[in-house]
Amino acid sequence: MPDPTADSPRRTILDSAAHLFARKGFAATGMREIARNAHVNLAMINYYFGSKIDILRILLDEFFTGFLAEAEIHLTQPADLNTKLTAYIHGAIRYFSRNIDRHRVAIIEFPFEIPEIVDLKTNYVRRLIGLFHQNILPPDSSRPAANLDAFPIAIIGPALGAMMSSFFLMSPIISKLRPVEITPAFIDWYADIIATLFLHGVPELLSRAGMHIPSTPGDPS
Amino acid sequence: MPDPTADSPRRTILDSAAHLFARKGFAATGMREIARNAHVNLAMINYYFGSKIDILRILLDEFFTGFLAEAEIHLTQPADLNTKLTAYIHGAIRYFSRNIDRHRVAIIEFPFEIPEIVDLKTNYVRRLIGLFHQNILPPDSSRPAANLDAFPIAIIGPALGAMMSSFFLMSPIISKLRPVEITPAFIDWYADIIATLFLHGVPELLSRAGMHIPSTPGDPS
DNA sequence: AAACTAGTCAAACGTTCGTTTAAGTCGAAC
DNA sequence: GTTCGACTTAAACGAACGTTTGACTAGTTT
Repeated sequence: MPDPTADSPRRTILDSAAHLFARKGFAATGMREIARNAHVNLAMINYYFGSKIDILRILLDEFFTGFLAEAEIHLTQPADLNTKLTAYIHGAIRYFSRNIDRHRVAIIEFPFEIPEIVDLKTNYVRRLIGLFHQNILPPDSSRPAANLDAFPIAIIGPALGAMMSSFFLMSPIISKLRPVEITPAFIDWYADIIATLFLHGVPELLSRAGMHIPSTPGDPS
Repeated sequence: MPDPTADSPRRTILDSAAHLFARKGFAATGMREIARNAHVNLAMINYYFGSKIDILRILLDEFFTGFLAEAEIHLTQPADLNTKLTAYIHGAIRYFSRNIDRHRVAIIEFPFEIPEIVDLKTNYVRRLIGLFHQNILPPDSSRPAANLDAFPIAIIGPALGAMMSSFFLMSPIISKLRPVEITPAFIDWYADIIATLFLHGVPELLSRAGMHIPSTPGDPS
């Protein structure tokens, strides 16, 4: 019987690759480096995975499959739209925080010129859009493409995704300017900000902080 | 006199490198490929730039310097905060659209492990935050770090940046799902959506499209 | 005319890349 | 006890990498 424990070479290699891909990028990470980091022999990687790009494909599949499952939980619950959207945002950001390396790889690693990877991502995005059409958007918006120009989900969807990912993607810079410790409490606080921003805009965040947007330039009160 | 025309090898090489870095990534792009694309001899690149990473540094410096100049124009104008923010968002997105390749390189190319590049980016972000503190945030917020936790610019800033960049970064996927032509009219339309989303939240976009957020699940009207 | 300079080039430097090969280990199956 | 298959290994493969060298051109300076 093969060994399915957490210390199996397969999983060790995948975790090691995710760690390195997230920090150096796919192209800049060498097979020997993955092997060294995972404490396995170089040839074992090709034995288990075939090729380097197969590792990337598996990491992406793992990440997006888990994300779609998480999204479906929150989007299909019987609740009003605001509740579903808030739950979706919180669930997504918690999922990112549980899979920081894979999230970074899945978002950043974006070789235009490897159509195979672009197609893989496109497919998952298509399924996510399907979830939104069935559970979030007004029922009449799922029919014709006409009012998709009026409510441009192809713009707002990526924008929301980018908002939710922003902290994780820019954390190397953010933590230099204002060091943060990624605790569950921080993640919830962060998700609250993103959800509020998406659902109510920045003035709501200002007023929560006891500030407001002055209507006259130079008038602080 | 050296030749400062647009066809100088320097500029040709930089444009070629930006084009390839944006599509394949810094690490996956070879010097020979840049040379071939720019129709110059391989050795000329090292003659003009010294090393590969120097090309990246120059591209990032060009992009961020231009971006800061653009941001300063809109943030320092005498107007109310809403106007300044809207102008900033439109200006930034127009700047991205004018420098698509360099924008992509500047945002995506993020080797954790090359501190030199991280420091370069951190410095420019610091200067951008300075612009906001001096021109946008309520005057009392520029003093103590206390209420920066109440109004977390370290979260909202990156989130806005990610929103503005989202279309350009994900365009390989977006254009597969819904082909778009990047015209000035489209850019303005896109910037309008992002500005509305940031300043008023998604319900405003829904109501503009003649939709609204139903408060009862399954109630479309 | 000679010396100098910036630019351009083909060729080669040493290193690292992803992958493959062929030999070997070891427990289970027969 | 032998055979088998899954696993592991050191070594090597050819190709591509970033960079350097040294010769050569052509325009300017002295």
